[in-house]
Amino acid sequence: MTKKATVYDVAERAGVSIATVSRVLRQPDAVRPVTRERVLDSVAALGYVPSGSARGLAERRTGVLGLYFPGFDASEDAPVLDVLAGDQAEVPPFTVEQASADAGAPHPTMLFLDEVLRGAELEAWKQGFVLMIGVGRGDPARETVRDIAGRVDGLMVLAQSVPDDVLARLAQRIPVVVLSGPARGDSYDHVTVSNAEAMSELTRLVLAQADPGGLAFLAGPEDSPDGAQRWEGFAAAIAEAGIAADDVTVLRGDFTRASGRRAAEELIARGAPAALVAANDQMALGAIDAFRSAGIRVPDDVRVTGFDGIEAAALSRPTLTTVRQPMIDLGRAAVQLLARRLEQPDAEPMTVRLPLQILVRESSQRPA
Amino acid sequence: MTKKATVYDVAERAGVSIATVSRVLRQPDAVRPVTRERVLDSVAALGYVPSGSARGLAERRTGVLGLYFPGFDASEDAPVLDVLAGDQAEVPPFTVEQASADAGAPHPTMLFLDEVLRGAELEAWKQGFVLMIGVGRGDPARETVRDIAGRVDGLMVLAQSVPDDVLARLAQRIPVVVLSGPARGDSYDHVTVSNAEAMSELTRLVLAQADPGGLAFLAGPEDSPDGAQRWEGFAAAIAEAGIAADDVTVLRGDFTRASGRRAAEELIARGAPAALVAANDQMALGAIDAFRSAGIRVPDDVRVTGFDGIEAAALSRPTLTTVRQPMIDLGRAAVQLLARRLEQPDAEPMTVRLPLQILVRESSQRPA
DNA sequence: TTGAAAGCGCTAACAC
DNA sequence: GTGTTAGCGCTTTCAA
Repeated sequence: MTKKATVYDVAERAGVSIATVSRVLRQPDAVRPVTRERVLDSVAALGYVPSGSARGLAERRTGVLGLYFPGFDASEDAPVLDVLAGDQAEVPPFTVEQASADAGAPHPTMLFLDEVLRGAELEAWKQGFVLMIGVGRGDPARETVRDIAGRVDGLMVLAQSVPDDVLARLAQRIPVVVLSGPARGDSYDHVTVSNAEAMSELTRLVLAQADPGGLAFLAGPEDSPDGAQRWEGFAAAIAEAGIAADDVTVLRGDFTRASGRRAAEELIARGAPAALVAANDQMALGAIDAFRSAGIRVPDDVRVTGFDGIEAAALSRPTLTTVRQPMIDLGRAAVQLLARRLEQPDAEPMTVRLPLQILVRESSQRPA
Repeated sequence: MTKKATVYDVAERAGVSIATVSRVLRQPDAVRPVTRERVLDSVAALGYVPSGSARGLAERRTGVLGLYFPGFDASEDAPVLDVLAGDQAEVPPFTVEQASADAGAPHPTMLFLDEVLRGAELEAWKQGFVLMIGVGRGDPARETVRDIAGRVDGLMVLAQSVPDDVLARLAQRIPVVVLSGPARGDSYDHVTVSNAEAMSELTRLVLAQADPGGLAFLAGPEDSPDGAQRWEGFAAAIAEAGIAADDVTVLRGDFTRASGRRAAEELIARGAPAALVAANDQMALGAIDAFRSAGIRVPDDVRVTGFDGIEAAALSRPTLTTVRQPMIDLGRAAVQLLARRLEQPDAEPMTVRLPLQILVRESSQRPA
């Protein structure tokens, strides 16, 4: 690593002024071909890479968009790893384990975010931006967010991942887009999905296949806005079908596979229903496990549906009927909203609602 | 969005100099408490967020690390999405599909990178850095990579994702760490895994379970360095076991599930082997499909192993014996190497070799 | 077509 | 403890 070359170095070596160097890089046509070549040679020879900071400062825009996520993987207390300590020669090339199926699977929300990120990245590229990501960890999420906010032209945050007051302050400085979560009447741009409507439709599909008398709903934790919306959608659908709320068994889980298993066991104890609508895939899969253990067949004896469209839902036996979030498009839409607001800072706040995809698979269909 | 506040605004409102404002933010103890409070009030009132560009320029370091990946998801020709065109009211809240199991699954390499990214993010946070990501797309990968290089203090790149000459030039400006891939004798820091050794060990395990006479290897595409290393590891193990190369059937696939299926069909035509060692999970799973279709049981009739540790391998029936990449740790190690070099620019280039995890599951074990 | 020079917003000596 | 001031490396008028 030689000393970093600057415009001055390039200019001197090419025998021109720094202004010309800058022009060659930003508006090549405004420079005479001979001069341009000379400058480019100099750039190559010196291994010159323009400083993003200087550019950002001078242009008053960085060309970077930020994406802020909450940390879901308990990463604060991840095992220590220190590749610099100790002797590399002592590291074994491999370890052997009799492995259970689900060792170290990532948190589902992480998988969700991975795809959102991919969509954002794609669109950012199309629009000529680079992406900076930050993950919230521990208390001072406030720190990280602001740290990022200072370096970007616009910021995307997952709903509820940033305290309202912090978000409000940041929005004072740069455009903010809120991802997913309920579209509140605030002043940010939003991109969301129609949780409730999709759950209503899914419920209708289930009702068309199941004996209404034996319907059960497995709700998420009380503090989950998504969970709440899904419940609302379900409730609306049964009301519409003329089913009394009392005729439906409602249990509450915490979105984990284990809680789904427990709920199913309780249902079995009460007499298994004809259909179980779960507020997410994990719980649905757990329930299917429990049903199977009890000798109850899915979908023959009980129809089951999930929500989210995680990969395991596609690979399970039976394959799980579910609703898939348009994750890639969530990310892309967020970037589009940001790009728009960067161009029109004073446009009305906008909420984009993306369609969900109901995936009808084996678990919800009564055999012919 | 009011006009962005600067140090000058904050200073003026607090009745101090800009130096004091800067101090309050960077070394609070060097400022008298009263003054400090006054400044902080001003900061809050104005919604002041320091400019990363200005800071980066003045400090001559950005506090950002870059991560550059090749684009694997054919994203260039992703379907058009334009949330700004057309009327939002016309967007349906959902769509319904009779869904096959594997609609729109992400490219396995993407899943790999997602986890590497997560590890890098975690470690970056621990070390007080922020992460910037860039994905190579289309021809001018050179563009993107340089774009990023100009904005970061250090850069991590996936092996082979950046042309050698470009990488060499960037390394002239900032520290570079190469992720995965063969550790060449070049001047970068590397973090890799022991592909060959792990494959040797896996092969030994298989040999302990299978009739050596009927061994088959399903290789990856010729141009894959990983594939090559895995082949070497396999070859070494059979040589060590005194098995003649001619006694092993070697087929070549392209890492896809379909190619695994085809290979298995060919094997079946020639008379199924006692064991099939595949160079990755996808092909192994495809092969299992084909065996099942032909009424050949795994692991009873044929033992099968994969490589990579993708999620589908854990969920398949039978569960697939495989080798899992330490993806999180790859990301973390890369950041650690970068942090080290930032502190000691002239230290010897270092290669960190991370252990692979051999996951012994159902597909490779002859029933008792 | 090219050069000179004024910032962009911040940090860090160095004075006071 | 606090203020003054000189850069950091680049873009961009404005002149020449």
